[in-house]
Amino acid sequence: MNKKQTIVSTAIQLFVEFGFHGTTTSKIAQESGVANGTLFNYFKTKDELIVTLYSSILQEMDDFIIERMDSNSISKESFQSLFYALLSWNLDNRIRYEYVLQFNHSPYLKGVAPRILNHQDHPLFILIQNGIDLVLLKPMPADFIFSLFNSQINGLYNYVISNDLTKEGQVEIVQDSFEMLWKMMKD
Amino acid sequence: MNKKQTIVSTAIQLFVEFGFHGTTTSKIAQESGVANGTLFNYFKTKDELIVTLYSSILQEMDDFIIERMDSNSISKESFQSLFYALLSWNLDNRIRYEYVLQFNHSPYLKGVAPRILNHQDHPLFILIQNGIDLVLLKPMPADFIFSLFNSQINGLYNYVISNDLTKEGQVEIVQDSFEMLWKMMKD
Amino acid sequence: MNKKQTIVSTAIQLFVEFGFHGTTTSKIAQESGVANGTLFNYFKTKDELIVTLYSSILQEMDDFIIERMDSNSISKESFQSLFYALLSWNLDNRIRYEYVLQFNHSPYLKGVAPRILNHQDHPLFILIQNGIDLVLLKPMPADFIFSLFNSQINGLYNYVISNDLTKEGQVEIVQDSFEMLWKMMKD
Amino acid sequence: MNKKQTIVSTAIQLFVEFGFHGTTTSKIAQESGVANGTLFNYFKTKDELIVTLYSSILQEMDDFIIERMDSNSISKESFQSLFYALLSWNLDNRIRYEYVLQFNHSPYLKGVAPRILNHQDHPLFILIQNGIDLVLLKPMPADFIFSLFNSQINGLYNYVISNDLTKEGQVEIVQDSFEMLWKMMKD
DNA sequence: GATGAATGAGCATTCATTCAT
DNA sequence: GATGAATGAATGCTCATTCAT
Repeated sequence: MNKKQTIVSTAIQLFVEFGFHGTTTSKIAQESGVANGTLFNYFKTKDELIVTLYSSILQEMDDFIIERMDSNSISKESFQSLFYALLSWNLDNRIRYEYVLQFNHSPYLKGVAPRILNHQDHPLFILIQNGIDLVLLKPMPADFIFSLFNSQINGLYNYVISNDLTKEGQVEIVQDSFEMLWKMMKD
Repeated sequence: MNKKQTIVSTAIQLFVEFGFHGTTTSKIAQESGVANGTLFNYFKTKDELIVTLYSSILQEMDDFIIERMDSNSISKESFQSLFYALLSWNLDNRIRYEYVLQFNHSPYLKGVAPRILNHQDHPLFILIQNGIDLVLLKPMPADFIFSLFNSQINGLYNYVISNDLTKEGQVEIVQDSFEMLWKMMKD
Repeated sequence: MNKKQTIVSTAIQLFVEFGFHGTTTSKIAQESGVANGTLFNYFKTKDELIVTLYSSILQEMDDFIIERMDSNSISKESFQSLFYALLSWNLDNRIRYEYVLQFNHSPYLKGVAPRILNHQDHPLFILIQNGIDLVLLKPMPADFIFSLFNSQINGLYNYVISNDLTKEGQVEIVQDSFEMLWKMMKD
Repeated sequence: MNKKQTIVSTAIQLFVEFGFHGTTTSKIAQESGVANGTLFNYFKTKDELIVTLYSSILQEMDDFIIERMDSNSISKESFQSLFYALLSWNLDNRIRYEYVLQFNHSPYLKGVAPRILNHQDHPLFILIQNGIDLVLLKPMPADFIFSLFNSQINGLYNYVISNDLTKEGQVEIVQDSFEMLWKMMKD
């Protein structure tokens, strides 16, 4: 792992643990085993670091999702596999996911180009829009379904990390959740 | 409005707009029309101010909810009125609600007594638990239903504030949302 | 004890325990059971309080000494009783004495009128000067003898308060000390 | 002289002239020709600076004394050279000595590790203890002799700095003082 | 690219002092 | 005289950022 990667990964961890303000650039440098100044060779400012981390995590998430999507057809299974993919990524990359949540509720959000935040291009949004058009889903605003879908994932995520579930228990609750969500969404 | 109240309400607004770190105590004092030192007559430290605001907003929310609850019976309508109450409070007190969200995703959360965060005593949680016991709701962990309920409200909140809805449109989507949630929860 | 006296006595104690800077006027007021502002009815500023305390303690010491002096004759016994008187006062009024020491080594000393500090009028200095003139003491500068005399008292004071002496032990060491001092001073 | 040394020496001067509280860290930095923050690169807090200065001055004094001691024999001359050494150091390093006096009478003293203050290991104390054991000195508590010895030096110091003495006058009074002290101490 | 000492603007907090009641 | 809420100048300390090596 080169210095930049080390800095990136250390920074994410520290930001999640101590917050943006609670994490000094010196702490990041120190924990990364590099000099104070080195960080600024890669990122012009602390703010740039914070925003860059956010964008790159979002990109990672999207790449992961797109890779897992079956773009040929559209059915309950399409939604299901997307549901699983999103949730898995969150659970398998908890620190990154919590970084995103923290960022979303911070003033840094305002500093992000709207293009990055625009969910009209998000694979899930497109899938939902298609589902509605094909009368597979309820005839409601795609934005709305999109919002509920994400909330359901978020709620499930919170439940899973707060409770000590067995492997089977976890699989079960995830399946049940999707079924409930589907019952809610489908036409 | 006395000085303390002015400080409290100014602080919430500024914190939501500029973040905890982006809001200096002098700015709060200045916008409140009091001297720097005055703030510290009411709150020992900036941190204490931040945490106190959080606790008192949570208290306000709870009071509002409890007041609106019909504790005599338990039925679909009980959940519905609670759903409306929660959502209305969030929408009618957007700044306060966003303060809570911001706080929940900040490192300050760790500094809060667990008692305050414990949702086992929350009116909604108790209602859900009873609903499950009375076989009104699906036989699933109350924690889980609680989490989904809140997520649904959160998702709906996000949708409503991001879209310019007519009064009727808003009422309709809220009703629909609850119906969807209910379909999902009910046994 | 009226409010002013309470403030004075509380202030001395606190200043000795926590230092001039470590003692706030509010603390003094609080410990005295009066309001913050009351202190300033009696003393225009904190500095004035500090200096006034110093002057008045010095006055008390002098009054005590003068009262104990046998002004009719001059002999070894004159010096001895003065020696005892000075030491007794220090030991019986430790807090006041330590206040004086602290003040003497602080920058406040510069703010005191030279008249107060002038030791040419001090009873002990006059006695020494007379002793030298009458060839009872060594023909050395009175300033010098004065300085040694005070240092001996100070050294003895330090020894006594740092060691747990019996009543008899204390009397003995004090007598011995004076004899040693006398051997040193006498012609 | 490097930055740290400059800060140290500037700080001592200012503290002696204006007191601990009367000397701000910015003033020290400014007079040292460095930035405010630089001071804190070398000393975590102002308090740490104050205490460190004290410890290091005490260390310097001790080193000076030890270097000047003739450890092979013990005689009147041993005490005499120590007496001269102590006094010389004080007079040649007046600012440092006054720093020590000021510190000793300040609340900072409480913050110093007792080990540093313990005089049982001080070269002078050991010499005195040996002198007593060898019946060279009066059979009195070593603590007591130690205290008187130091007081004599202190008294002499005060006299010397308050009076404009010629070189010869100063030498004479110092010799006389020691003879007086010796007459007092010797068995 | 890497370093880390130096920088200095900026902030939370303190506290002597005031003054309307 | 007594009160204590309000004041705001002053200070210790932090930390993102720079730059000479």
